[in-house]
Amino acid sequence: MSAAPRTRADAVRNSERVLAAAAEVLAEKGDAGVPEIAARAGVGKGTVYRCFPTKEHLIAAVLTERLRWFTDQARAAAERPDAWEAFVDLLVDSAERQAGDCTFSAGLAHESTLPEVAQAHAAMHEAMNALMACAQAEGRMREGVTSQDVKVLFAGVSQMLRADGNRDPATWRRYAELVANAVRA
Amino acid sequence: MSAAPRTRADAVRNSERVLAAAAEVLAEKGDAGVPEIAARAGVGKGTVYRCFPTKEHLIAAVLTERLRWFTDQARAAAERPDAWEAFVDLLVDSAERQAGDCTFSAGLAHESTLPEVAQAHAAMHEAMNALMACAQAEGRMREGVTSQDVKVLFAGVSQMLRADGNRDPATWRRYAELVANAVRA
Amino acid sequence: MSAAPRTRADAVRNSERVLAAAAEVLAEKGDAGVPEIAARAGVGKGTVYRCFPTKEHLIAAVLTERLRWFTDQARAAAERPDAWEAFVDLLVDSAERQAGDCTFSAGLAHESTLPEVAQAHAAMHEAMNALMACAQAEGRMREGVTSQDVKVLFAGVSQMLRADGNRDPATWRRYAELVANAVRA
Amino acid sequence: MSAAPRTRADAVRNSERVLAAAAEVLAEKGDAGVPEIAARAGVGKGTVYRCFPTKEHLIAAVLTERLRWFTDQARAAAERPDAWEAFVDLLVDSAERQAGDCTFSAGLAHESTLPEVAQAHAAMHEAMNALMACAQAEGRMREGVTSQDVKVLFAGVSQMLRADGNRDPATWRRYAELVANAVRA
DNA sequence: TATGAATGAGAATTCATTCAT
DNA sequence: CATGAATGAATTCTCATTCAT
Repeated sequence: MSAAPRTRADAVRNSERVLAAAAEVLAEKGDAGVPEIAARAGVGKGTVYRCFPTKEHLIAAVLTERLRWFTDQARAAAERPDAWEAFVDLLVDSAERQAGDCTFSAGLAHESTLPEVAQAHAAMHEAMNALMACAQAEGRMREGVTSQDVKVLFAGVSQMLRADGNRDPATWRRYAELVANAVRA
Repeated sequence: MSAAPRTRADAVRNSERVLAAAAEVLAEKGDAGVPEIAARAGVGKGTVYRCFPTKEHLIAAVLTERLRWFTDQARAAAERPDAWEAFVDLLVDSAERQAGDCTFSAGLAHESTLPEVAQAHAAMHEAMNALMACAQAEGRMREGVTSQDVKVLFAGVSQMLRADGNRDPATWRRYAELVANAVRA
Repeated sequence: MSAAPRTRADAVRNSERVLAAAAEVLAEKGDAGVPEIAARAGVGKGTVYRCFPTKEHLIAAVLTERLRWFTDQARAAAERPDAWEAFVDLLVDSAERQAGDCTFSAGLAHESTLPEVAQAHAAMHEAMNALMACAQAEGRMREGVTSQDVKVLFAGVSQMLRADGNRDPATWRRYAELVANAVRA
Repeated sequence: MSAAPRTRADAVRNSERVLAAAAEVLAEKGDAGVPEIAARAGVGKGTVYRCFPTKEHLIAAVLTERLRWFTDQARAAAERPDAWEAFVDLLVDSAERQAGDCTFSAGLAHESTLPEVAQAHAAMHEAMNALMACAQAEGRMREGVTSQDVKVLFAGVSQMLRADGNRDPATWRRYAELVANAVRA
């Protein structure tokens, strides 16, 4: 009875370890079997399935986490007075930090039937559109482009670089700048 | 010597059907098992392996075909006096025609150990770089960008649209224009 | 440390069942597909691959077991004062006990890249050569013959009898005596 | 109508080429697919199946041929006045000539439901038993051993050497002598 | 509750055999 | 007749998922 809280703490902890392990291995290899994720997390396969009903849910959780991280960055960027610079910095910083990590672009790209993913996407688009509206108001971003466009360009580029095995932050940065160019006024 | 094959009409036809089926299913799903390709082609699994020694060879054949088609377009474009417009048209036309078909962008993106694929890539880059050098000489394309950059942007965008299931040529065109923007002087 | 596995009782048991099933079917047919071995063991294919990383490893395990058994016999025989009789008894007993079972001769015959098999072979030859050296010292075994020669004769005969479907211990014994004759001084 | 003889000649010729090709490849590798045999014979797969209803029949034909060759040798040996020497020479010569060729020992070993194979075996045993009866009458061969015994020893040894990849005639000869020892009076 | 053993569908590939040309 | 294209069953092996312990 009174053991419940303790158990819950363990469960949460396991969940986090699994999530972290999955993020790690996905970032490195782009895909992985459940056994490898479980091994990295230091738990049994069964525990993975206790935490996440399906491999797809686990992947979705990883991607959603990244998406939320990006969404937070976008929200912070929208606070800045110089929206265009904030926008460019957002792309460049994100690119540099995610260099070689496919989980972020995969998160942007991921189509899923899971509602949590859909929500995360919606939130991201909302934040980005807010930021982009400011940049457009400044007259420095092309009219008509949306967060969807930036997502397509940015995630597309990221996936290509990932597929090439390119992990050089400078290269990732350069492509982020090209993407910014694409939507410059 | 000239008493070459006679019945091979069938074989050629089947080979083409397999290739077409593979292109079709790859365009739709980005990947597929041999049984599905065979079923779509209306042949047995064995026939697929008669036509192509390996699944990898089959995929490579599909991608290489697309790549060569694009290379031809790029070479033709390089003949035009207005290189920048030719470049933009190349992207836009390719995008429109390949709308919803991931085999082309997959061809651009594909890393393969097969020499035919490597050759097709090299030829494509040569043609594109020639065209882009002209556009740069005109002063209308940003210095320093290469066919590799365009490949990353264009193939990345294509793959994203594909993953979205977006098959609308107008959308594909619009993204091609954004990619052109990205490298505009 | 000591908190090792608990449930592994089942696993060990299954592993043994797989090994036994493989030995059985190999004894009967000389070769078998993994599905058949799995079916005989009453487990799924996957379980076979859980127990043994490869079909080759499974086969090797069966053969190595037989080889080690024979090696032990040979070592025990080498302790006896009457080396020649010990040698003959070794062949005869082995033949009688392995009547109709090709796994032993297959073990003798098997060429494998797996180190465990190579080791088992080396150990067997060492033991046999020790025994044979004694018999030669007694002047009752022909000079110049080696454990390799006995292996070729004995395993060859065993395989022939197996192929004939001959399971009569008396017949196997008789051939063992002929093999002994072949190397008698 | 009158074209019949010509056609027949072709057919016989093809049959022989297929047989020769099969013998060749079987001697080299111990087993082969129909496509390889057809290619070596310079004919299509269909032709192989025109000549032999089944792969098994083809193999049987190869083996039977070898068996008949050996039977002829045994018959010739039986004419000699010194039966024991003739017997030893038969084994030694056969071994030397067949070194590294598994088709002969395979022919000896082969169990088949095909009547032609059974007949060839019967003929071989008859010839060998005649020869061995003489050698036994000379008092130089152990009583009680039969052509079956020699077959088991000799074919067994041959198969072992084949499996080892041993193609050295001297080695094959040495084992033939050991086999002779095994049945010496 | 956590574990990892068990499962079985599915993937790529090979090959003996049939049959349209 | 000869050909070789087509077939599909069989093989080895992987992996997401379930369930007894």
